[in-house]
Amino acid sequence: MNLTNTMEKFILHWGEMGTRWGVNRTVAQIHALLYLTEAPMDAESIAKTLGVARSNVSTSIKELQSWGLIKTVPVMGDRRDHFDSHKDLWEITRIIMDERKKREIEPTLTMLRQCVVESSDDKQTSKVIKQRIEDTLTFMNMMSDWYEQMKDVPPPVLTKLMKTGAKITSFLCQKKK
Amino acid sequence: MNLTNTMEKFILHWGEMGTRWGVNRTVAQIHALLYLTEAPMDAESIAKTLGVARSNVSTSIKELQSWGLIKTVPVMGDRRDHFDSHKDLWEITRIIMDERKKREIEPTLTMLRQCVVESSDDKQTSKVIKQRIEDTLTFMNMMSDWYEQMKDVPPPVLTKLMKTGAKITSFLCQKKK
DNA sequence: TACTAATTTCAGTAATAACAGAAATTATAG
DNA sequence: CTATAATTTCTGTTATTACTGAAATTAGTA
Repeated sequence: MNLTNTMEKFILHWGEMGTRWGVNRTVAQIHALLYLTEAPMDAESIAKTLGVARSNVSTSIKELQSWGLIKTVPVMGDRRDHFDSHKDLWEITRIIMDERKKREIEPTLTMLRQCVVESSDDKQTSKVIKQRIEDTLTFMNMMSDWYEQMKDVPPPVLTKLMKTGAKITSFLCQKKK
Repeated sequence: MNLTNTMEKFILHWGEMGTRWGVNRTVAQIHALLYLTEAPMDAESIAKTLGVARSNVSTSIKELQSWGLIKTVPVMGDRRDHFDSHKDLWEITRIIMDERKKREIEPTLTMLRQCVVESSDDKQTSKVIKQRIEDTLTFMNMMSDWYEQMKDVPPPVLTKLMKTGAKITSFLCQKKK
């Protein structure tokens, strides 16, 4: 596939952003490509389009699938796998947040709980530090619970909330102050 | 400084998490250490405590300062710099979000705007793809605006909103469905 | 001003992650 | 069942980043 200047710009930037978020360049570029294009693409043409090795595409595809960001689409009369990305940004955002929660937040909560338990009969760790760890656990639990409750609210409702709710909230807060 | 088992566990985990979020291990560990400890620490003892080179601490400290996550504290009768981290998790979260917005979201918005402008008189890029890029811009703008409006709401209000607002919202949504 | 402590910079090294290309495996068609 | 297409796995290479230790700089002290 031939990329237009605009597409190339988008894909290159997305790739760079990926590296800053713990995703490697190729993975992010493939995701950007499949997000933009209308028709599902096979691995070979993805490789050619992005100028990377076929094997690299294979690995990256697996990675994207493990995130649930792309899916395999069968194409009539073609035995090759074709891949397609979700197009809805709400859905993409939800998937990424869910996965990062599962991979990073949950293990951190587990670690914090362990710290709290283990430090209960621990004379060395100071009271203040124990408290700090407990506060961290409380804070992260709250954020986590909030996300769980909000993630299933339909996007249109969220949009409304964001556009009006925020203004009202901050207005109310200023009055109270 | 001597780390207790609990502290070590916390710091090591935080360091690993850092690597997944585009921050290197040492930087994240130093932040964790200064977050936990009560008294500000000088660079030398940070290096000894974490078992890394003094120069590495110097670099990492600069990085943390560029994020605004730690500050220098003068100690009477000691010419060495002492460092301390914010302890309030709301504040820490706000700082990190602000910085990531500035470093990653803003440049992405700029890129998207350029794409929209440049592709306006671009016959190659298909209508659908142009639209997709515009939608991405709209979505990210909305998220960005929402964050700007919420970030100054006082933490106690946010806590209340999270604990009650979320439940109400999701309840209302289910009824509507 | 000279001396010493503290910090930063820098160059080289080590560790890690990304990637290409070949080989092996799996799946499909005849 | 064989031949071939498609995909994956694996090994070695390259690129990138993290880090150390030494040297240079800065700042504070006598």
